[in-house]
Amino acid sequence: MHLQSLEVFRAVARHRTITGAAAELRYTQSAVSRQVAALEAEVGVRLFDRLPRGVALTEEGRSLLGHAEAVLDRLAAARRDLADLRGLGAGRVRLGAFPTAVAALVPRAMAAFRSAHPDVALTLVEGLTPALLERLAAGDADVAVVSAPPDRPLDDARVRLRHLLDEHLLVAVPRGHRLARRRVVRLAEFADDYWIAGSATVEDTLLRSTLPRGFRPRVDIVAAEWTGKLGCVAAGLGVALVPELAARATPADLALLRLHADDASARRVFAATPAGRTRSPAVRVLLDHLVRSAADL
Amino acid sequence: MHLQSLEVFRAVARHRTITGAAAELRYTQSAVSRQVAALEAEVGVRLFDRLPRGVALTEEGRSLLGHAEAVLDRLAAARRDLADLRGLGAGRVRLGAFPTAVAALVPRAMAAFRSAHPDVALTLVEGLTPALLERLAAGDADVAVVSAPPDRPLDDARVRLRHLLDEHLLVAVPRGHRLARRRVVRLAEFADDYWIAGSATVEDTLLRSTLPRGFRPRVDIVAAEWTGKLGCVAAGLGVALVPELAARATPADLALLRLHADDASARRVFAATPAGRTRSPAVRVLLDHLVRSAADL
DNA sequence: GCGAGACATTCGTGGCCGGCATGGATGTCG
DNA sequence: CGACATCCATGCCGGCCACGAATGTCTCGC
Repeated sequence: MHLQSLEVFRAVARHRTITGAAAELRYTQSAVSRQVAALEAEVGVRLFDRLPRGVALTEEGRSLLGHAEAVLDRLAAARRDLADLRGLGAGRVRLGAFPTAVAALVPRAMAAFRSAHPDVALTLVEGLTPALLERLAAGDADVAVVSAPPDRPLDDARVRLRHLLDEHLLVAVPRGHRLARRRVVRLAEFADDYWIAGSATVEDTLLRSTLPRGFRPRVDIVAAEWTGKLGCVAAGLGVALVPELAARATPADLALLRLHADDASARRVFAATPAGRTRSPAVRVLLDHLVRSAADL
Repeated sequence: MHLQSLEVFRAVARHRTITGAAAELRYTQSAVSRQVAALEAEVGVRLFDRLPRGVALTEEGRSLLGHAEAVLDRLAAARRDLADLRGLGAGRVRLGAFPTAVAALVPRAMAAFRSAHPDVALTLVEGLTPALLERLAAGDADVAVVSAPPDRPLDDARVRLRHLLDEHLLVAVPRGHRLARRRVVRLAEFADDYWIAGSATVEDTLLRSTLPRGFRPRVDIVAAEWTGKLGCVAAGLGVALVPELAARATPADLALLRLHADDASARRVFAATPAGRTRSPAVRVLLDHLVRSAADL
């Protein structure tokens, strides 16, 4: 059964005339006549009674008409949806991001995207880079904001990376700290300070791995949450390492000092999409928003 | 857009492999590959990502898949409905009948039809013959049980008639009436009886028109309803004319006598269907039930 | 490094579906 | 009552499309 036959059938049913339907469809009368005949032969029943002044639906024709209209309407809906998808009037993007990216970078990009394309369903899942790459490969996510330590670049062939920014490490110190006015500091200058660590969280491990050899911080306070950690710093209990992306969440009563490049090289941050998969327009636009958001940070 | 393309698309989406879908559909791989490519070209977006080990739906593909499945399912439903219609598993028949036919003939046929084909929607409208013929011509009814006086045969070219029965006139008399034991009577024998008439109802007019000239019944009771009319007869207040079809509604305490053919010729009863219109299987079966019901009456 | 598996592409051909023209049936009007 | 108009059916033919077969290309796995 051909869709065109159904369209012809619907037109004939509406016009109650083969000739009229042919005119509407820009066909000749003979073409429509044979279309109807073919459709009737295919379904094995008469769909129209031939009257002297046109045609009239039979009971079977009435039955088929309902279905034909439903089918054609649904098809129109499909076309509309595809057009919407192309024009970002619909669709879905599943975004993943590592935790500190969710502090400022990702929410800004999401907000900008949402206000520009409110009809695209945009979801976010927080996770660590390896898990996010798995999600991408499994098709459970469309975009992932991931990070790579400088010494071990991401070389996952399954994903395609778009560089967003290089994240530096900051040191959070209380406003009254002796180094609070400096812009760039060396780790060695903190040899006598107490450090407030992030416990055994993976962020902590990650940060630790970027530190230069030979630096052994004195740690006696472990705070898992950023708020607690920075609260301790503000209270003068010590200093703490803060990734640049999380800097937006720091209160005003402490200072953030950039570490010298030799002490902690930058962590690279990318937006990853599945390699070899076409990126929907929505995904492409979201990537652009991420890049812009990273530049404005 | 071709339906076949949608089927191919669905199969490929299910198999996640063009080759596999081709095997299921009994096509060559190349055919399916080009079908997919053509569909993608038509909608203007990529529906599948080509992976080394098969294909994967894109966002647009997922969108289309839902519609495609809906369309194909609806089409299957259409085919099922048409098959049901042929097998009397569905459909609709709108029946019309003149009032006295609804007394026994039509209800019996309807009951038989309904028990045989419970899934066919059968409706009944009571009306007079001219109105029923109008309904038929207008397409508002599928079958009409109509009657024709013997002297003025139905010659409406718009309908096709199937003869059901010839209806004779009966005379209802009380059980104790002097003629109660007779089977056939002449009107002249009732010259001294009082008649109970049906008022100005159309049935009465119709009956009166079939009576022979020269017979002037003595009427002093007019009862519109059959129950009242026959109640009067049973009470010995007089006699009444009863059309054969209404005879089933008569109580047991009165006798029904057939009139001699010379006094009142039979009224012909037909089942009418629109001329030139194909009769659905359900209509044909209903006609058969009407014929059988008329024969058994 | 080679074979297996998957998709893409090219080429030739048969079938299907248009338009064109004609025929048949029916209703209408002078 | 005959000519005309209207509408549907059908025979014929040409073009286009889609299929099959074969080949090319890429990737993965052994």
